[in-house]
Amino acid sequence: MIKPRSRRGGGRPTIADVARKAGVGAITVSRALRDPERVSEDLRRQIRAAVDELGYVPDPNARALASARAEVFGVLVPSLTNNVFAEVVRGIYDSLSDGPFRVQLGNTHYSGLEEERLLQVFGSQRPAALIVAGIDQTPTARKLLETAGCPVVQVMETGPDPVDMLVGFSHLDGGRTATEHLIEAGYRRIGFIGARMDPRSQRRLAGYRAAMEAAGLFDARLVTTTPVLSSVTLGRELFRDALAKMPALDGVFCNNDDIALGVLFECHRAAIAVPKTIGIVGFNDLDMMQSAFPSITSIRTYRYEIGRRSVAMALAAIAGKRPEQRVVDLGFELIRRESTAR
Amino acid sequence: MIKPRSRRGGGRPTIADVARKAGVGAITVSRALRDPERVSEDLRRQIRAAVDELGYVPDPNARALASARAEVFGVLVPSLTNNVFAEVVRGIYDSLSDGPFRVQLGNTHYSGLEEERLLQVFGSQRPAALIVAGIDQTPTARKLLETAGCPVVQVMETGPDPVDMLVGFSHLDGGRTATEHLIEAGYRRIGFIGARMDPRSQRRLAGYRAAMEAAGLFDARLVTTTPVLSSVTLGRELFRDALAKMPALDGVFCNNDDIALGVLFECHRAAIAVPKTIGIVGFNDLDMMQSAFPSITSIRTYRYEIGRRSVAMALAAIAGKRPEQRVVDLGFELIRRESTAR
DNA sequence: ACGCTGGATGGTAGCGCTACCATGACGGCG
DNA sequence: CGCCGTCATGGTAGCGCTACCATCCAGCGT
Repeated sequence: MIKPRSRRGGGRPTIADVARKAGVGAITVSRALRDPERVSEDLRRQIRAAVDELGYVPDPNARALASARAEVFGVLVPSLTNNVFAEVVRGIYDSLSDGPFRVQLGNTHYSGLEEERLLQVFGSQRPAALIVAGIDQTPTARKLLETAGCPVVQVMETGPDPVDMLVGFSHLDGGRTATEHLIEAGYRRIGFIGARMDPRSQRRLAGYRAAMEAAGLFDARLVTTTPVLSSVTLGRELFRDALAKMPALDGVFCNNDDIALGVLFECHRAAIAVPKTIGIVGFNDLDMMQSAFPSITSIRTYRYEIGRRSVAMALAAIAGKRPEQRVVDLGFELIRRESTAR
Repeated sequence: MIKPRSRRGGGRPTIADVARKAGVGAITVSRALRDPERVSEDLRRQIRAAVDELGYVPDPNARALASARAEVFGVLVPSLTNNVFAEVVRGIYDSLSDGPFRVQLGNTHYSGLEEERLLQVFGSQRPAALIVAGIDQTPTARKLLETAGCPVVQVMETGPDPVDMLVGFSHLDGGRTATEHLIEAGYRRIGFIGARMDPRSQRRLAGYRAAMEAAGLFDARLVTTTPVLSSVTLGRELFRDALAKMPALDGVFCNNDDIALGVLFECHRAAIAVPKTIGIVGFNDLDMMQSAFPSITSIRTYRYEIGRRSVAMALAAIAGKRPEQRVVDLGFELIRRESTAR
């Protein structure tokens, strides 16, 4: 008589089925799958054959329960559609796709409270590692990260006091570099246009301000910001506002490339010459910046690489080889293009 | 003597701890959490107090193991950075964020094999539902979907033979509508420019071809495609290729908005008048289309809504109320703008 | 008064896997 | 030649939760 399958299991083969078919103990199958070195060549072959024949796939839930550790990377980003985070997430997925780890992605919508809630949820799964965007967690969120009992990588920024590990670059320096470039190119009444003023944008603004003050050019009326989510259309609107406030504007540093593109389009529409009358600098250097007409100067950042590196560091920590360099600054690069070539 | 915590558990409170503190059975705690209706008001209050005091969070792995069902939606998309899928994913996340369900996102990189592998991995978790992009699964992948034992929603397209449920629109009709619009606007030598020619782009091309042939305008030299991933820069290059092949081109239907933007920029750079000399139509109607100069005609699609609707249908099926309408066509809309206003 | 029904509650036995420890075989060593 | 470390393998006992069934207690009809 065929062994009746459990009422719940639905008939999928279990490790015990594999063990029976291979004529070994269940624990040996478990070892052969997780740590083949510790099982003799012979048994390994038999077990592999049984696995293939039965189509056995380990149940990650049972595994997580028994080992008190889920093979999951928790990833928290403030936006799913913002290309910048999408690139980081892609880097994370690509780095993890050939290993045992799954990705659990959470969207905080730029909300600290939502971040806390998601950390709570993620923590309940005992993830193998946590990767979170930014360094401005609420005190509660920070405590959750510290007590998560797994490697934590904060990404997108550098900062003095990481929870554990950190991969990013300095938004303040990026903002300063962009602004200094405009100043060097001969622009003087340089505006800052920023949407969705998250902490990173705030630091870009701080960099802009530092450069402007150093050159004796700062004026509060040059700054135009909004908390509204960024978009090309919003860039156009903000630029119109900025011009209305300050008609003599001769340059703009935009907190991201969407805004910069909106500014460019509005210049076309209003027949404002770029770079002659207005210089434009974006941030992140999305592909379209190089193809725009005129092409747009931008600060190139390494989002995909941030994702890759954060995973590499977390994996090293999981393997017990906590990297000696816990803070990695991937830097940025000013890409000079036509939009500031006066 | 304090009960020694298990060697593995790490000291987090369990359902037994809550039960002891509340003075009830563990199973009653379980019920109070999952199905409060079935527990008396009194006990519910006691249990909630114990939960709050201990900071108890259920272990999803144990739950999944015991109930043979994980509270996970498996979501498979071909790209994480393509804005189109990012919008669908955002709709899914937003619809699921206030329930018990987690999202398990997989990136197939437009590969059928990778899709099969991911379905295998996802299936091992016994997900509550699966949402997959497209209707062109390999036979193996389709079998995996059919035997997954959970609701399945295919998204992004309509088609005659869904695995289970379907939410999307007709790419063929979209391509035809876009092309007919160009013809009606008076364009005659209308090119098709397409990158990353996935099945959906193929169908847009088929729609283009149908419209062109119906008007007696089709010519194979009008079609320029590449399997390379889409980008604005690629749009410029393909448009240059198309012009070289067919200098008399007077319109282009692009398989997406990135390509259309690249075409627009190249026109600017080559001083080709839009819409006078060349008409341009994109696909998806990203925000930047309305802000471009000139603004670009496009086929508006409802990606976010596709995500929302797919979740709603899956949730209904999970609740036992399988919707009577298993195929939902969300349609599209031609948005006429300056780029075709001749 | 008695069984009977239905709703609330609890006990028991797993879900599929792995941590921990035991066992047994083997070979090197004094 | 027996002792002991080392290695491969296996048995047992859970991990934290829920399915299933048992129990108990009203409230009801007869």
